[in-house]
Amino acid sequence: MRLTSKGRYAVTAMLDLAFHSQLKPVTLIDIAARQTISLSYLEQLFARLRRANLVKGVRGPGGGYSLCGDAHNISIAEIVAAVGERIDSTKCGGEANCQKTHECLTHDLWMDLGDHVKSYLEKITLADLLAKNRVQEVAERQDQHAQQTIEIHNHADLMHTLQ
Amino acid sequence: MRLTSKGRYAVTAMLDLAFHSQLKPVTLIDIAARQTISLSYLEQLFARLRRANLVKGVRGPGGGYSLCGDAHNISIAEIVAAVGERIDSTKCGGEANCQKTHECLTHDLWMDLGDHVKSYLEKITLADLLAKNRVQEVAERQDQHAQQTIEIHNHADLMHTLQ
DNA sequence: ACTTAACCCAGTAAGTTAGTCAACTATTAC
DNA sequence: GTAATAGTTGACTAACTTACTGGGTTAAGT
Repeated sequence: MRLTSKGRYAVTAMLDLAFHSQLKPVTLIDIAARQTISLSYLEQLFARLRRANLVKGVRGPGGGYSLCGDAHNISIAEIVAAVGERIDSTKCGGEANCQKTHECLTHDLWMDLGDHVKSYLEKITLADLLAKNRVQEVAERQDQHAQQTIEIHNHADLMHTLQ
Repeated sequence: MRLTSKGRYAVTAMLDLAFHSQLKPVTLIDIAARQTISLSYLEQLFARLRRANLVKGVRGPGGGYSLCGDAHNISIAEIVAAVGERIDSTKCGGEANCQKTHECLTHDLWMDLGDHVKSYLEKITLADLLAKNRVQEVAERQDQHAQQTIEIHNHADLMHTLQ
């Protein structure tokens, strides 16, 4: 089992998408700024998410990414799997050949743990997370902060053109 | 969350110990042979297990390792924690400062997942695993195979001294 | 003394993570 | 048509971890 920043970034970005892409596509630049994730790294993750048919990209001005389908139908397990994070903890990957031809002493333990975690993450959808108060609060805080950043940025641009 | 061979080896070795160290200490050489784990790597893991007071070592001939206390009181979570595997999946380690001063969008999700897995592993003890039929079967198979290996080894030694 | 086996420490090849950089393509707006 | 936007692709890399090897020291039994 290996659940690192890769999966965390992917789920966070997808949740940001679910929150902001109701009306129009969201650019990775915006997501990167709001969630403080490297843009280039996000691009790599979204390449995988696109291949897994979880998001669709729209090119050109006004483009960006939107969810493929409804937030109710996208589970955390799917997102995590799409970017290649292994939930399984066995050595053999479920093949039961962890000790040469046979299973190892703890094979069943790790199988059970893997199943447990998998079903836990399968039961949680993006819509479930979106419905939580805490998530709404954090998202709104991030929007405000991002708005401020844009204003500072515009101000800097203005000062620059005036000089 | 990161559950790799390190934790798997540690739990497997501890289970082997629980199975074999009823009468006298078990050497790491035996465990390494039965569970096909590198001896030197096992030594490193047992250094940590010893520091965590999960096993005690006895030096000299007839020495080896035994469990500290009863198998009913040693949980998988303790073993995994002793060798330094993080069950937590958050960026911040529970500090809720994943995004500079505040929590990130998915902080609660990873906290809940971590708690879930932790309590799952806390509820399973070495004695629980030992009671399972499958575990008994695998352990007995390993004992037979190890016995064969010793016989082959002795035979080779005999042939060597005869020459 | 000699053997056994725990104990300790330094080093290391291979793999992964998280990231950068650079180029290319499709789409829209002017 | 041309510039700007934004997705798409691929090569490359510093830092880190894992799993492992090897060499040595110390304590205990025979």
